Amino acid sequence: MTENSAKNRTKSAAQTKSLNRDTILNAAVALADERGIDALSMRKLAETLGIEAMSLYNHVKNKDDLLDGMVDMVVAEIELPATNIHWKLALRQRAISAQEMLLRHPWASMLIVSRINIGPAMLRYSDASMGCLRAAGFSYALADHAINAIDSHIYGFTLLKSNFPIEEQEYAQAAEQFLPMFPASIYPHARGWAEEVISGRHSGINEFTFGLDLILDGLERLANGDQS
Amino acid sequence: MTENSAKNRTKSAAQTKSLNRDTILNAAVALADERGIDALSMRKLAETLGIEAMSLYNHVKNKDDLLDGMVDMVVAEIELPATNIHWKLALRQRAISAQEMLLRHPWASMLIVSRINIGPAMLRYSDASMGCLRAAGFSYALADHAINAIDSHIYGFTLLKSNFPIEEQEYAQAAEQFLPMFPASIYPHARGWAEEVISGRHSGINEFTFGLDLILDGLERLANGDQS
DNA sequence: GAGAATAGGCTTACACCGTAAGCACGTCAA
DNA sequence: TTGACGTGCTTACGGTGTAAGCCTATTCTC
Repeated sequence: MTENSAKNRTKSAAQTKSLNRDTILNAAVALADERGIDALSMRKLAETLGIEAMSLYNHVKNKDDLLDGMVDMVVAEIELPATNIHWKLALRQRAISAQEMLLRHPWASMLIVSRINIGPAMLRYSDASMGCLRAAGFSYALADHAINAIDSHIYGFTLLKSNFPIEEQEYAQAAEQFLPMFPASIYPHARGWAEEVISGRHSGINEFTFGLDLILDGLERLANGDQS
Repeated sequence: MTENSAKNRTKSAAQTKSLNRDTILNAAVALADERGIDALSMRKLAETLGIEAMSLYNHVKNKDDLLDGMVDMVVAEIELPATNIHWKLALRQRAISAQEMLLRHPWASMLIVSRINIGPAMLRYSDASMGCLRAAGFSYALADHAINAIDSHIYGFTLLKSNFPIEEQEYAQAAEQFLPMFPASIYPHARGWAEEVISGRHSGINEFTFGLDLILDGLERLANGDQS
């Protein structure tokens, strides 16, 4: 009895909070941000919302639908390319904004590349990028290739970076630890690299814009019809 | 009794086949290639080998160890950069070889970017790439950035391609199907792109070498000290 | 206002997962 | 001969996604 009324109160409280798809998606994103995508189970997510796992299924079709919703939610955080500036700068800013989002949500890159993403935010993002290059005179084919090259760099770079197990400020001391794994007789160049990092002559940090600018500069030359 | 002796026979047969780490890794790679990485469970893998799941643990520490072994096994398939040719061509061939391997084993990209890979094959691969650029006069820092940019493209491109749900020869008809999802009033450029593919003026296929050559050409300019 | 339909919680149950614990047995060294 | 070891096995546990169906508060229809 007492238990029952307690349950009812809980239920009422939950209802006043009006559980809905957006609340669930926000909680899922927060949980994945804080504890990693592996910790995101339907049961744990429900727990953070004070409900039971199966109740989630009234608002999302299944876990895949949940993940799709999460992806579109964070994709909406990406700045669209500006329309009033040169295409190269617009795409550069768009790429950096995307990369910043992916570092804020380290689980997102993997989800984006491993599923079909046709949520409204992703469509708008793709459409705006294509529009930016079309306005600059690119053919559909060249624009397609350009966007694919840039996106490959965005996802590849952030995946490598997000999953790298060592913090950037600890590279030097980590390299020192790993040095015994690189005998000069077998891996001379890996060893040389490690020694360079230990000495401080090379930070070991990779900049997103290094590869990005190689690609953008190359595209600009193509657009201008340079013979290289 | 009969059952028991049958069991013993099975066991003897299994023993004559001499289960070992390499046999297991080969079976795991084959299973992942044929049925996808999600179908690779310890139980299913054991079944294909005619043994019980727990027997695998005599040869691999745990599932992570199994995955690490699989990764290093397929990384060994990558051609190392040749030493007797220009660095640009050597790295180009290495990148193409890596991409071909990753398309043969579509599960591999995801594993490589999402775990620490310090198996012997991966170390040899990294060492050879660094050696190739060092021999060409690159500083450690520039070589590091160059390799990171190329690897980002390799993994990003293959991940996007492997997980794209439509076969290349079906792009045109698929675009026709998806056209209603792109109302011209909301997604004009995505719609234009789809119409271009439907018309056959653009295949919609993205070439790995497009982005790769942008990066390599850019690196060559950097190496030559061009002012752009 | 009465009764039906619906929405959105809930419990229970199932098949699958990775793997800890420990048993059974064949092989081999001392 | 005996004991240790290697390598198979069974059992069991806590986790997963989710199908099926129950319960009740709200909303719609007459």
